[in-house]
Amino acid sequence: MGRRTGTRRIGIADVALKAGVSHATVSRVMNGNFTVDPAIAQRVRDAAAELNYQPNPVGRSLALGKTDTIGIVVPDLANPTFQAILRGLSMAAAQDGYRVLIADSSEVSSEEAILAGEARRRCDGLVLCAPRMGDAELEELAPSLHPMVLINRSTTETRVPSLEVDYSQGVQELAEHLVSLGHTSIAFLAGPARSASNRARMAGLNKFRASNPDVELRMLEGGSSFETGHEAVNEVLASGATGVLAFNDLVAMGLLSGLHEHGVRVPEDISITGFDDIPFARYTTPPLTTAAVPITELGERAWHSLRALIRNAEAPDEDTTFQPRLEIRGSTGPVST
Amino acid sequence: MGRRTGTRRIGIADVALKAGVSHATVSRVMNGNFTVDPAIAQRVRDAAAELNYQPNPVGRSLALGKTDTIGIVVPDLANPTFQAILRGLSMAAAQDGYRVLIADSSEVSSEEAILAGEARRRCDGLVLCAPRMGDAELEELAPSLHPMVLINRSTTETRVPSLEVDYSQGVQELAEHLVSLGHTSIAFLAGPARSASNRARMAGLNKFRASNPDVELRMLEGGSSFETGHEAVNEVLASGATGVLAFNDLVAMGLLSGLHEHGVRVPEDISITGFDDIPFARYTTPPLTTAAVPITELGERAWHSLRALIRNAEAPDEDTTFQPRLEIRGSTGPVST
DNA sequence: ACGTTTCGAGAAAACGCTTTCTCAGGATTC
DNA sequence: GAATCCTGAGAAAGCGTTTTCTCGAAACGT
Repeated sequence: MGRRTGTRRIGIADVALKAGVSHATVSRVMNGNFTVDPAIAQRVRDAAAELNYQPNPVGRSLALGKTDTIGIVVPDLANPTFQAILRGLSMAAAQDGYRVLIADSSEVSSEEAILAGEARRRCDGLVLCAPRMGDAELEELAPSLHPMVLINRSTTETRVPSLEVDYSQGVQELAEHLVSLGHTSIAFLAGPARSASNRARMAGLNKFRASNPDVELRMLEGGSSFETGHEAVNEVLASGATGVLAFNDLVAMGLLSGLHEHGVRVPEDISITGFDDIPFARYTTPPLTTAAVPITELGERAWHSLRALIRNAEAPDEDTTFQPRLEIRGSTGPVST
Repeated sequence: MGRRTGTRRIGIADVALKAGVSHATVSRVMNGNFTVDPAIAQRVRDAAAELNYQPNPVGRSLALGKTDTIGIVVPDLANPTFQAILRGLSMAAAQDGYRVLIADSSEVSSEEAILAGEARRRCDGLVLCAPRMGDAELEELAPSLHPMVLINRSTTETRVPSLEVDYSQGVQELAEHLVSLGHTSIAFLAGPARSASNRARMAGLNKFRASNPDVELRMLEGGSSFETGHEAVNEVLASGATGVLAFNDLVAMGLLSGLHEHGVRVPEDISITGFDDIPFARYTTPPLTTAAVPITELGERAWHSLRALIRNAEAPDEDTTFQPRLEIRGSTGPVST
């Protein structure tokens, strides 16, 4: 913070000197404390304006015990879902005068705990976004990170609110949608094995299987990226499925692209669904049928929960589940006969 | 910072007490100062470990005059370009133990100065990303924000390095590419009027015009989003152009989508180019011909410049211009005869 | 054996602010 | 007119570190 820059930043002392009052009075004026004589207050304000004085936030933070900053830990900043959460969080927090500090764990789950701890110490609160760490570690870490809110993950620690998307329900609805179009051979192109949201989807599909014993449902290994979808095209075609549930929109788009290259028509020859409804989903050709998650709102709600926790460390929000909304577009159609 | 959380965070004093030494000694040990008796150092480390002591970064920041944090101000976090810059910056800074604080001005240029100032005061340095503010204001602000680096903008202040993409060159190459395919009627779907990068493209097109007097080049008003491109479809068709230079990939994709809805074939009926080569560009149908900007690298380089400035406030980097690389894909083709 | 370095660790100042404590001096009361 | 109450502003004590200063004791040299 530029002490090295020869010209020392001007501080409260300079203003006090110039206005001929004490540090304390300057502080009072700057913070709108009304127990100051109007004339003196004006003199202080003039001095501050003339010197272009801006209180040093670090000093304030130390004195006040708060930083007006929150942290967010994401597994991968390249993922549009996390980008959208970050954006929602950042916008909402900004409204209340809070800034956000980002920490990207690059999907390295062992880094998460350290990053989270470091971020938490610099901030007034934390948002942990789809942490990849194990349940035990999360459980152990949770108390030391409070106040914090979890996204797409939960813990038994009662003071930690969870915001979760009902992936199980969403994927079931997508599967039902394919069934309603006459598909009886469906494949699920799975996501990262460690991902909690992938497990939730799996659980949903097991339910679906139970209530649709006549439908053939295959599980294919996959990932969470474009490339995953693109590379899976041969496997998908080999499976003989007429409908494919991709882990998310990114994978679906990769698959779409791969199928296009193979001259396979969507949805005439094969139907594809995504998940998330990222901004690009509606602009693919054909537009992607998907389960829309109000993801920016999720970020916004994360802030509101965190704000409640910060303001009153006692009263946590109850957990919240977001229901995805089926968004039927052009990438699904009646099964070819 | 959790003073309200009944159980006060444990500080250096607790460790000192437990180890039976002074604050100073604990600090020395924690910072790897070797002028401490090994036996005592070990005692301190044990005490610290047992109490799970972690130094308070705010206290450190105040004492050291640095926060190990940098700020980035972007006009719109929803824009993939800025997301990519942020990602590159964040990854690179993390390598050196720095975190990044984000500030989104929501394209409101009057907010930029305030946001930038606030961010700067909390951080050791600043990256100002394609600021929308006027030249005069930028010029005036620059000294107070140092150390800072500019992206896609420049200033006469010599201590402020600029990292710029050569949009002028890129758009010329795209135009030449269309010409080489036989197009003689070209339209430019422009970006936001205030955007410096739009002005650069305009300048490039003027050069192009000068060296290609036989080519008809129309300017159409636009913007920087999907929607812009989507809405421009009628105007584009009305222009009669056989080749369209979209402001960026987003606009191109919106246009692509709109043309598809109108049953206009790309590239058979009309050729489209984007700009930036965002990750999705290669996955549209047809894949987008565009000018690839190494945007994540740009963020990375921004950190390197800023790091140099932070480490030695004297020696600024020279400015750097990034040359876009023509990425020819399926959205451009020979003019229909 | 005595004076002079060197070494290691504690005391205290600094960082820049907020806030409690304290105490003049003017206003109020009887 | 003296005792009491406000009011407003300065002095000083934090907040949690780092770092300079200081000083006793041990090590060294003669």
